[in-house]
Amino acid sequence: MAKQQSKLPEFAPLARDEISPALANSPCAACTVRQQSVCASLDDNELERLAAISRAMYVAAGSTIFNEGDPADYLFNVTDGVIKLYKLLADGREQVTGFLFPGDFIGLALKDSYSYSAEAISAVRLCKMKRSQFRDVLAVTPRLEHRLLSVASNELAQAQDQMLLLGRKTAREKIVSFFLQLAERRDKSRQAQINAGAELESSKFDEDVVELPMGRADIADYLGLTTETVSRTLTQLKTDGSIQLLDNHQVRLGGRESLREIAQGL
Amino acid sequence: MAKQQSKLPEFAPLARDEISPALANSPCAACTVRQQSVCASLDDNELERLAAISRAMYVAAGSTIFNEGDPADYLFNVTDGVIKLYKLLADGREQVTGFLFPGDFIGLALKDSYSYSAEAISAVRLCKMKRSQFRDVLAVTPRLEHRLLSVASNELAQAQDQMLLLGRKTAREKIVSFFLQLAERRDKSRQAQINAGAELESSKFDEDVVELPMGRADIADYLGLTTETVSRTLTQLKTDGSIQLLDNHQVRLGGRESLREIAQGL
DNA sequence: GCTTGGCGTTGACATGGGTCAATCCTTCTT
DNA sequence: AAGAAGGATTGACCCATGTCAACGCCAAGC
Repeated sequence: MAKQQSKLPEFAPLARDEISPALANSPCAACTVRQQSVCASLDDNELERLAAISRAMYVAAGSTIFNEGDPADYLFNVTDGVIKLYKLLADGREQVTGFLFPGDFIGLALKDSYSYSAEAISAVRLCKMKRSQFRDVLAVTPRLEHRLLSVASNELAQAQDQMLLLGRKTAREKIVSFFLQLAERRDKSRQAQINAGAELESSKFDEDVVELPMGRADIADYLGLTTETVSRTLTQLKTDGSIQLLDNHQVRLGGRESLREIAQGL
Repeated sequence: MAKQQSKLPEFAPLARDEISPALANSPCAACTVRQQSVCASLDDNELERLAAISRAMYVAAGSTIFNEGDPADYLFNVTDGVIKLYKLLADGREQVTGFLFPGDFIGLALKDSYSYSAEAISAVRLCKMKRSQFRDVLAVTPRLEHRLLSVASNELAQAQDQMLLLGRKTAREKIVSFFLQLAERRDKSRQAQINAGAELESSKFDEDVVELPMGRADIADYLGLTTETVSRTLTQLKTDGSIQLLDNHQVRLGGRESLREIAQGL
């Protein structure tokens, strides 16, 4: 579970303790996911307001961040690690509504209490804000509100894609769609880092290898399947050459175009 | 299909032709769904801006309003009738992502082109706005943006409920959940009308009778089922007394609490 | 009043994916 | 190095739901 953290023995860039409210030594200024998150739209002045109400928070792999029904007093920005959001039925059936990666924001779809639970899949670093304070900042930061609306728009469109997947796709189509989602997500955040001037060792980077930070059970609960079906479908995809499984948490995709056709039912 | 329109031989309250940009004789002022729609947050001044860019539009039952992939040049407010939004797979499989009722807004989850198709289920009256103009109004109407964000939030939460339904519920649970959705939606919009001071003949109103404006095929495509399964599940629910079917488009629910338990898998 | 065409329902049968259970890795522990 | 434990995989079987096809009902048109 702590596998993909081996490269990050510590979360290097940020101090582990309380964050200073002044921007000068605010972690936001050096935030590694600034360009990808809701903060991307803000100028220094505005960012300072957010920094003033943000606190870093560290969560170990496997632990719960909050549960559906808890009073929704805090919002979060994921800055490192992977999180799953999920809902439960009374008898324990689980639906994962999304996986969150660095740059993602938690707190759009909420009323007074959280409408889903959140659990850390890997070790996670979060930027935590009191909801009441966030609301105050929001009220005087129209650009932030605008940005949130656009984020919400995107999530809504994604949610609709997921409905199509859950309601109408076969197991095979679901799994392939999922891999393509992950690949596109990865591409996009890579691109954002490059645009921000980061130096990525583009040499030893394989375009077609996708990380699967989560286990089979989480994949199954995301796609409306069982672990057994996920497993069987993977070996089937492996057998017909659509993918290779490097290990349990890494797939190499064999040709995005043909995979895209599988995902659409062609 | 035009059945539930029989009470509305004409869409009485609004003029059928172009709308005057002045608020005085703007239809918005007399709009029957003003309190339930995005417009609810606006004062007269702001409403005038919206009115100035709005045009009424009438669509016959069964016709398409736009298709997935069309350039998204217009946004809409539903003022009368029922609409389905849906996505298609290449081979024709269909997923209905939502049914829209008076007061609902179309245009949150879009990029440059529509990410779903929209079709009128009954005769429909829409309030149509050019997207570019709407953006201009939005830029100077923070309250509108705030309102949109809150609408988007709610839709996201609903979308997540729908994922749980599609991914993890049985046919029986799906259908009952759907009926409860419709009932709650109806209650809410009734309440909004009452709050707005409307005189509803509360005498001959049956709390537990729910209208199903859409056909079995649309219900099936919304719930990730087939028409046959919908039909069979309905007769099963009828048999064990959970519901009564008054006619093809009206159900009477037998006890919301017990239905809520069925919907949650208890 | 007959015909036509859309739905909706029902029946018989097929199957994708679920269930239950055994086995196989890995990785961690000692 | 052996053991233990938590995934992941595989197999055998089952069942909820899909598929295919017949039939019924009702409203619209001739």
